Amino acid sequence: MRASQFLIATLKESPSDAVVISHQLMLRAGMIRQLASGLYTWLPLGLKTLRKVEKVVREEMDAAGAQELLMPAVQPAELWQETGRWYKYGGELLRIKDRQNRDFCIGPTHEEVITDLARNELKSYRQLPMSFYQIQTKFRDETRPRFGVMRAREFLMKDAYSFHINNESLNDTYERMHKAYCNVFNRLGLDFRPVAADTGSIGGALSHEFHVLAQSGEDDIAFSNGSDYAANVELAEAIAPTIQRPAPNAELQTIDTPNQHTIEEVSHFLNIPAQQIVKTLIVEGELSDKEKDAGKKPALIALVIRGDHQLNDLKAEKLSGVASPLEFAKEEDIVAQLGCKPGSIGPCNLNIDVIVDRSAAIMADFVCGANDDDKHLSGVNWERDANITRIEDIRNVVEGDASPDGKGTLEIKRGIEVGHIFQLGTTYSEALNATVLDENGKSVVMPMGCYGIGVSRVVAAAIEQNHDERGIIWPEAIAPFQVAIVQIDANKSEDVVKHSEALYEELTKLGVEVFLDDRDKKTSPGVKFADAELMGTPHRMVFSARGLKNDTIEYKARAQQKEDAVELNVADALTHIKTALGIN
RNA sequence: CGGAGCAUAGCGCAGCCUGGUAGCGCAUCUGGUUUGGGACCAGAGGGUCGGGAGUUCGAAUCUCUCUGCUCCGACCA
Repeated sequence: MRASQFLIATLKESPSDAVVISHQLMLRAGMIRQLASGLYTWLPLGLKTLRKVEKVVREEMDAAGAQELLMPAVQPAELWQETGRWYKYGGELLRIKDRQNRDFCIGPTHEEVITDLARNELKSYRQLPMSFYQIQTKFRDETRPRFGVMRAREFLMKDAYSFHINNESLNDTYERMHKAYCNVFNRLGLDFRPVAADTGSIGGALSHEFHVLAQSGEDDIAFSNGSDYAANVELAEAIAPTIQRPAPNAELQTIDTPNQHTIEEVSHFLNIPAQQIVKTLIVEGELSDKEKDAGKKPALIALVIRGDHQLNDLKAEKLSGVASPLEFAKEEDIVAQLGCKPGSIGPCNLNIDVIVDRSAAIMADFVCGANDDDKHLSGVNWERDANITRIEDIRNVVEGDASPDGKGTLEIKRGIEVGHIFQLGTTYSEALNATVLDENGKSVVMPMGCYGIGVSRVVAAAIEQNHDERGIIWPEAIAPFQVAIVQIDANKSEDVVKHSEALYEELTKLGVEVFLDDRDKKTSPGVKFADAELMGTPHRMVFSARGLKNDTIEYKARAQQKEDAVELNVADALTHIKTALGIN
């Protein structure tokens, strides 16, 4: 591609509303432009990278035995009503009506459509297992789109679905997909980790997320330093402490703590560490639909964790008796039932269920709210002063916790979720009655797997992981251009044109994608260098009048420092770049 | 959905408080000089100051309202 014929939309300054580096650089390099909140145009440069990610994904999906198809983005409401998700999915599902006033949605995912296809087309266990995938635009009306294409409303996703005669077969395909995902992210040159994950609202049994490690990630991942255990923090179990609860030592005392409500305030006020304080959170109990319809108020439940720990909502809402999704009790209900405001609550003398975290349950002589405004208790001990209804794991793991597999301790890093695989089981196939006949002629509901990769998000994640102060440093596999050939003084030296064009022709013939910067003399060398670096082209060859006087050109890899550029004889240029590209 | 902020030329911003008819840098166009790290000189084009309503002799500026975008939080297969 010649620069003179290509849309170079680089920006010197970064638009003020871009806060993460990938968003800034994608705008600055001229890869994307925003149309509206969460909606982006992919410019020619950006699209080249997007297509390359697609290519890798496609090749690995094909290799894993999945067949590509393409489903509609617009889907009829009836299918979603059949699975119930029309009512459960919430505002993220963009619902539209056609001119006949029929309901449709813009697909945020395609379980319904693919399962509908499978129930119509798959008849026999002999056809199974079978996997399908597509690379397609999805729409999710995110409450808060942000970070450019990292969390856009419209985005490109590879979604795959597998159908099986039994769970063993599902397991096999799941493992195969797991492997295929590792291949994809390895080929893309990304530092990633597969981690055990929650199945979320999609349902199902087993699930792994694939995270690209980056500070700007929105998820916390827990890793063991003693094994390959890795899990999303929301899922990672905080295992029971091995130490016994110490015997009570202190007397129960009431302390005035005027206006000290948060753990931090109380800790500071009393000059004791947060680990010695207990945090009591009041949540709502579960109600049946009938009770809700009857207008019944939910019971209150106390959740108790150590002051320096954080409640894990997901763990809490899975407990029997606790409302799911988790709802914190309203202040007026707390005052009415417990006689004090939040901020002074503690587990002593409570007439509601008290669910205590494992770590909080081994505390002794601790401090907690007195259930009396602006008062706390010290020297509190379980059983002697406060009852425990149940002990459960309800907190987020923290760095230094023992690994749930018993090997090593946990570290926590930030990750960007770029892939997610699920064993769905029969959640959808049952709702849509997707069955085949087994070898006995009996009808069997097919267990399913589903496997997603956020293709457009991968592009942003790759930049988060590969950039410097000058711009993007593309991994070879997804660079929009592999080589940048920069002409300097082309108007002065015919040799510059002659030699650079010759190399351009040669490389193009070899199938190498070259960006030939043939912009006229108004474009100074500095501009050409800056653009090549901003756009992240892995290899750069500079043809200048100065160099060619000595029959040399310059080669520099994007990842190297400026000083590391090497001078090459013109005659060696092709061989050198071929070696750098790994071409024979 | 709760809280906050912003909206002035393609991009980044100033002007607003204290009302008098819009400016800077970059980018663009023309001419010239330059050419190994985002050049220089001279000139030029480009803005219903997000929309509407109001106050006023007069509104980018004050008031109301709508819309859009962003940030924090909640949410997130």
